Amino acid sequence: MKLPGNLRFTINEKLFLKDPESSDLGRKILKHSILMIDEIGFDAFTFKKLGECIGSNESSIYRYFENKHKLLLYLSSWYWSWVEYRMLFAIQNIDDSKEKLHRVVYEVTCEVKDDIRTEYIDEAVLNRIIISEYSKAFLTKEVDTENKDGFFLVYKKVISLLANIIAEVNPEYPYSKSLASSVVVGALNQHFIKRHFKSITDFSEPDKNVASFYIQTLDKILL
Amino acid sequence: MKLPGNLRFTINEKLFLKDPESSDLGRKILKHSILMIDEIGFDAFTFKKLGECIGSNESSIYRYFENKHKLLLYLSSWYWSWVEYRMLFAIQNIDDSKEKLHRVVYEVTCEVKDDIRTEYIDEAVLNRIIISEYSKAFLTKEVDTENKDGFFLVYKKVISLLANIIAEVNPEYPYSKSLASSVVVGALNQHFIKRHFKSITDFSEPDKNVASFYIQTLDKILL
DNA sequence: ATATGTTGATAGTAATACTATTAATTTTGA
DNA sequence: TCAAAATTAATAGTATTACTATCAACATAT
Repeated sequence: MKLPGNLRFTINEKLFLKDPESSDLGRKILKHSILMIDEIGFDAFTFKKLGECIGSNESSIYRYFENKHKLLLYLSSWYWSWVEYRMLFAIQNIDDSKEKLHRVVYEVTCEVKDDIRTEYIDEAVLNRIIISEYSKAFLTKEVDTENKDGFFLVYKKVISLLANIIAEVNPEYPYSKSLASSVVVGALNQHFIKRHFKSITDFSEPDKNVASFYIQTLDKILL
Repeated sequence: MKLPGNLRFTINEKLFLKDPESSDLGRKILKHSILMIDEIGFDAFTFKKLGECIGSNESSIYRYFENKHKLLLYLSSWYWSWVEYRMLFAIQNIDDSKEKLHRVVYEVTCEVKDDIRTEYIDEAVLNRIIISEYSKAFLTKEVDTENKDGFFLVYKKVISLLANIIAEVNPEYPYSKSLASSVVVGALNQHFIKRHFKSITDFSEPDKNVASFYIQTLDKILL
């Protein structure tokens, strides 16, 4: 029996000025920024609006995060850490490479549900944010310096984890890394398309879903 | 022998206030917005800066485009029209489905070079913009209304064209549309990763490239 | 010669993305 | 338990952005 609220991840310290998990206000910022970004979108989201929503002040939020971009990077790092955790958990004590691949791919491509072990973070909502906003976190002119600062490390770790299992299933396959990144980014995009560009997806049909598409696809590519 | 500057596409009229191809200033706006967005990024790009750069006035640019988002949609529509044109050209008079697939996938995933038939548009630069900025064009809260207005039609047409050829190669394959969208989006992403996140790509190696990765992958999936 | 359309220049507004300062409140720890 | 330290709230202020409005200058077309 696990207690809720006991799941925590270490986040790159350069992403925040003061640890938001260390205070009530900080946790409120995390919780409600997720809800608010989901509701009005990252572009319309401001610290002023967030302050009003949580009954706090704009300037107080600036003491936790330099700007909303850093906050998005923080939330993203948190998300990918959580995904990595689930991936590692899913392959614990599994020896068969192919089975490992299936489980890991499932974790990284499936529909996300709230994880009750985390009190102030709703993973289902956070997943929607990642789908709609994550690419904005790296599609910037600062990507190279921020990459050097390690802001995308967890994301790349998730992809590398998948790439290693791909290489384990078929050591001759020459594109394990590119294939892994295709799956991770592709899955996010498929979930987006499924909601907004229905004419270019097959997932409207009830018996088809993103996870099984990727599992079947990988089996064919690596056979 | 083709004359340069004779390649034109019809763009959704809701994307502009005054046809930029109809005047000197308009063509300057197209040419230099592409160069400027590539240089400083779409986020830092403003009509004021563009005005200064082309020796014109901010307010004059607003007479052509409502805002920079519409300009990005215009440039994107232009780009996808150009890609569609190349795809159709590449499969002219080809009967073999598999050969058609290879050629079409090549067109949609390869490195882009400037097309000299277009005077004021540098496709190589425009391609970089699409790689770095296109997803920002649809990752917005307005995506559904803008989709109804047909702002993403050409993009979806490119994907549908590929999906149809996939279905032609293997009529039993159940995910032709999702696979097609995976390839189109995936290729953009692979080009980005190749430049910025080298640790999760295999394309650093000289004998590997995005186009052949996708061609080989599709062959395996559809066999 | 006059009407029309295009562009340029200037001004102005509301919102954004912050920074700085000071006051009020809470926490802590000696 | 009282004082010091830390945290938060409130307010003000700045530069930039993303526009809109107005009017003058100029070219063109009839």
